[in-house]
Amino acid sequence: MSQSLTKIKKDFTEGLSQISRFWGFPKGMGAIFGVLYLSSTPLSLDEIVEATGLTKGAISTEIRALARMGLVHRSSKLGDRKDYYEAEPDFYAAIRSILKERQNSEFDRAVRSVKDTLEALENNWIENDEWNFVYERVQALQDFFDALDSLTKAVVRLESLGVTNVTKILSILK
Amino acid sequence: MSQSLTKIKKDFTEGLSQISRFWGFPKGMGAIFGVLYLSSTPLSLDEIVEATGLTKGAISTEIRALARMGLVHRSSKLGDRKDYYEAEPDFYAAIRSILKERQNSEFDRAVRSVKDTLEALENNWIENDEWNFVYERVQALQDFFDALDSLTKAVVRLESLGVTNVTKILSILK
DNA sequence: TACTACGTTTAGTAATTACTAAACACACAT
DNA sequence: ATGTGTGTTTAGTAATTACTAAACGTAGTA
Repeated sequence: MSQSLTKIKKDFTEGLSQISRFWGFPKGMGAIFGVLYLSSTPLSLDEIVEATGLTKGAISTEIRALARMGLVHRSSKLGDRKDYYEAEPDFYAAIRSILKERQNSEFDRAVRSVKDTLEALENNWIENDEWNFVYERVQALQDFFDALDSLTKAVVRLESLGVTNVTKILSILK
Repeated sequence: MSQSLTKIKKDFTEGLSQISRFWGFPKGMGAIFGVLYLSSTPLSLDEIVEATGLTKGAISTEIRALARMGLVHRSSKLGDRKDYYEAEPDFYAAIRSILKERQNSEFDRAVRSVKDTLEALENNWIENDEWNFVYERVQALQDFFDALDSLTKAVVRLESLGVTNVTKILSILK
């Protein structure tokens, strides 16, 4: 049994849609990225409409999110009003970019609230077992987040997060 | 201005709810964990109802998910029919546990679909530029997933992922 | 100036997900 | 057996999120 390339591509993008959903992104996002990732040339908005079955509007907003994360790049050809989009082929670069994005978003705000809790505890201190317990716990969470934060910052700083570094890390974890 | 401990706890759990949502989990899940995390004694289902404002049903199902991820532990007292729940205080242990959980779920299925694409391409091979291009791209994604997979497997295997290992990793990434 | 070809925004709808309330099942005590 | 106190399941509802269709804005063209 022989499958056409379009069929194979379709299956692939469906898979990416599921992966996208799994990580908490809209499934359309995965589909859009999939289409671009398998295209050897940059695609226009209309071509993506054609390939995914989504509408211009949806693609317009989601592709902007993808661009912000550094997963796709927008370009334009001279003498052509259309924008063209292509996928970032280097996933390690993409990861760094996503982490960078996440740092200045909701997450930071939420993490800050842990810090706030800690301060509230300090400012209203009452010496008893429960306060000690709660303080200790919140402090532990704070430490954990700090470690996570240094880790992501380090990864973001890295120009060369790639297979080599990953294998280095693996050797430590051995 | 002085805040009561209950107020502080409430703010804290709200923060955790947001963090929970950010990572794609129901916000109630974060709230439940937060309440347990700040309690020095294991709590019964009804006590969690009281503290979170959710219903028994919701908590019953979500706490099962939390337990599966290793974020809370269930216990029971002799001569007491109630179950009691407490939070896992070691976040590194929790991470390992979550990763382990994720391995056997949706994600694996999705990742497998990339492998399937690769095989479909090999079985229907036509030598031309586009097939070469597509094959190369899918292969690159596969490699990336493989690296990710080894990484999580390594972390899961580790009994001692903790601050020390994390700082070791940080030193590599320097 | 008006027309055209595009991307964006908006207002509404469909689909999904989180939750509630209440029925249920089970274990234990009487 | 019957009743009582548990956690669980289920069926329905509320809230959220993803998407559509169509109006809009804008830059280039005649």
